[in-house]
Amino acid sequence: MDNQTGDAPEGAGRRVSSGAKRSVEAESAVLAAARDLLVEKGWAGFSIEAVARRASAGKPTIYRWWPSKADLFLAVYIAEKDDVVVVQETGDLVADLVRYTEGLWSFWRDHPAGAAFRGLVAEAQGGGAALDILRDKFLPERLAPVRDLFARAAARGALDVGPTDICLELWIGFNWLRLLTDRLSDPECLPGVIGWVCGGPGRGR
Amino acid sequence: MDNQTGDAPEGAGRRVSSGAKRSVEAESAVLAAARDLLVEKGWAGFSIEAVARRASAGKPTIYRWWPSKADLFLAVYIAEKDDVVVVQETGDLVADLVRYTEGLWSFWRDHPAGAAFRGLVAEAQGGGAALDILRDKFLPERLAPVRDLFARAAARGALDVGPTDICLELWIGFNWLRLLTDRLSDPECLPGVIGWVCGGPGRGR
Amino acid sequence: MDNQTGDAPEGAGRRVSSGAKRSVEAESAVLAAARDLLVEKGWAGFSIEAVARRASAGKPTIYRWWPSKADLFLAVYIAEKDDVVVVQETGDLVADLVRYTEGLWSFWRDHPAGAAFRGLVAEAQGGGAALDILRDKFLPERLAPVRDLFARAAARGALDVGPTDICLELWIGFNWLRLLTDRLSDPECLPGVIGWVCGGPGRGR
Amino acid sequence: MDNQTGDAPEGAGRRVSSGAKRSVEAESAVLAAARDLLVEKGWAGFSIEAVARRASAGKPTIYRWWPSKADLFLAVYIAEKDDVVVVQETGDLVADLVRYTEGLWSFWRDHPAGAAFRGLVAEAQGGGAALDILRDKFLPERLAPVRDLFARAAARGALDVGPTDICLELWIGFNWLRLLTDRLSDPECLPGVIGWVCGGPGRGR
DNA sequence: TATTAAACGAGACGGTACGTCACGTCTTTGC
DNA sequence: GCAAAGACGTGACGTACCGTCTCGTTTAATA
Repeated sequence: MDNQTGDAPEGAGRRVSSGAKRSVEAESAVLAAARDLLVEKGWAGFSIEAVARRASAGKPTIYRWWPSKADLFLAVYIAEKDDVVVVQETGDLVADLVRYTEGLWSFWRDHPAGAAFRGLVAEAQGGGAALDILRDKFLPERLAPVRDLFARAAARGALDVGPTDICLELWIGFNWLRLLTDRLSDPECLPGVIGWVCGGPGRGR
Repeated sequence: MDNQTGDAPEGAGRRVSSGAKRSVEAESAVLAAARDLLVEKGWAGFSIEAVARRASAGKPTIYRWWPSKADLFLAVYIAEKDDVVVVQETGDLVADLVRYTEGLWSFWRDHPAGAAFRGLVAEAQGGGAALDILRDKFLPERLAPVRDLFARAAARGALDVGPTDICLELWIGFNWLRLLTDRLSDPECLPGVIGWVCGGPGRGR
Repeated sequence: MDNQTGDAPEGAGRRVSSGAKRSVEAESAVLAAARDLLVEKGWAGFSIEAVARRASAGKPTIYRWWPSKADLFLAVYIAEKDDVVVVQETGDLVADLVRYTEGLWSFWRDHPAGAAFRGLVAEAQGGGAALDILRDKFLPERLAPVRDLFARAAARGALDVGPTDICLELWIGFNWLRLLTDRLSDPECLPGVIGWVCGGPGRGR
Repeated sequence: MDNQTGDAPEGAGRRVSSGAKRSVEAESAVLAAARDLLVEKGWAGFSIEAVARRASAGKPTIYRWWPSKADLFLAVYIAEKDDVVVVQETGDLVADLVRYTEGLWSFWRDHPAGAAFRGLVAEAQGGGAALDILRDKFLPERLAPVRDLFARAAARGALDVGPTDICLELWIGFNWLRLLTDRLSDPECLPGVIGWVCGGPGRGR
């Protein structure tokens, strides 16, 4: 009998209808509501209905500016993308990458970005624009720091230059797998895995 | 969740009777309808309601045996995949795994099950039962053949016994990554990647 | 529809075993469960499903002996009818009828029969067999004692013989009205009402 | 948990848009469908599902305006009440009441209202909101005209003021009894019965 | 005494209806 | 003329019973 998804907006900051111009408050209220819902309820709690309720916005207003769920979701994700993990490089490829990955996992766990990214992957499976964005824009962009890490390691001879892309894909695939199956809670496994990806103890360079 | 109307009669004089048996026709009709719907409409057209309609089955019958959409999907997936990806083992771990993976990719590409599986992953990001099924039931079950492959390789000394699970997760992570970003079209990359995963040229055994 | 029992090729033996006898335990368990459910949950909690569960009986067993919900109701009611109030006749029609009615009300209030009867009336509004049972079987049967009361009063000159049926219907109508609107809690009103029905103070005899 | 308006004291009125108005077509389509179903199928064929189907309305629309089956019944009944018989008062209580009752019976027989009312009584036996509506809202409202008839008769000395309520309950009880047992076909009995209720020949005034 | 048909418990079956939720479109009203 | 509020038809959700239908077991009358 309760309103479980997206509470009523209650007293405080009720916006009032702004009239004829596109309302900046409306836009940011919608984006904020969408982000908060993703944080609190995850992708399942992310519905246009709930966002409208939370933002005190009309559903048609949302549909007018973000014609599909994917559009709204992408807008939220893009608005959040400023935070990035940065790691001090020590020259030890495996150690650096382990620390970088630990940072990434905790970032995914603690920030809306984790839920948002899971949502993006989910949305992409519908086959629309989200897929293109995920593959052609998001992936290369997000991978750049790690690619550089590998590149510098290869440059100083710590890694064959050939398998760089293989390592990259194995590393990102493993991370996705863990994120998408909600198993980011044991970063102790990382040294072993990443050691293996990078060439492993007792295995060649 | 309780039995609110008319308690079960508990212990005492219970006579025993097996009751009616599960109807094989009903089960296969449901599975067939589910499969056909997946083929025709994809994950979006896959609803319990639609399956029941198509199978001329009652909804409760479906819920009795497949408590969630994910369960039903899993049953369809399993019934289909076992018919498809089977590999003759040669004793060469990398070669065997490459051929198994090629089979998996072509199955995902050519068969509705691929799209359907992407749907399941998307569904799981909502955090409900689909996630549990995906992680606790689907993954272990589907990985069994590959796990055995590794286990047998380790048994004959072709692989250290330690990193078996690491290899497994790297392998499945890579495959998911390719599936979810719709990049299953270049299986030529597989020997290189799988070689690296299994210990790579000039590494390990 | 099949005529599976008919066929008997005349002449020969065509003997049929009589099979097991109707189980007395089953019958009484079902009736007891039905009564208890009516007491505890009222008409709303009274479903064949729930009765079967409570009685540890199979649904077909119930349907075999009580083909409709109304039949089962009626059986419950009749099984309880031995408790029906019997009033010592004093010769004062109004006083006797008041005491009889008080007994009826408390019977309706305290016994499952009240709930059962309300359920039967409800069921009868669907227009099926329940209506026939209610009108043609239940009503005349239940009214017999009161009809006799009136008849004896008329016989001794305490009531015109003409309006007997009118009085009966007024009396039963009033009781139904009170029962169906759940207002059996003020039997103090009975002397006034019944006095009026029977001819009232300062009126008639 | 209340505070649904936010009330903001400060500025002017803090008025909020009222939103779209209730659709008159939807409302009347639902009521018409409900009435027709009652006429054609009776209480048994009356389900929210069927009404929605027939009215080409959504179930949520129905539940929005008529939260329970009882409410919808009541609405159907009330929507029909304009046809209710109005009787020219002659000053002869019995004759007036007989004519009023004849009108009521033919109204019950010929209009959906009869079936609707029977359904309401049935529903009320479940003990939910329908019972409260029937007893506290429907009964007093429907009885008002007859109560007035008695009151005016008492005022002009044609009836003792005391037994007014008794007469009322006898009258309504008798009518219910006839309706609920589907015996509205012999209105010739009415003069006798109502004469008796109002004081009978040779009794009272 | 052995056979056999019926009644039993259990419960699966195809269905209907329930009441809720979210979808995306539409209309009304106020700024 | 945009935006809020929100009603609308649609349709899936998961649950409760309906009444019918097998199942194997138990039981008692017949032969």
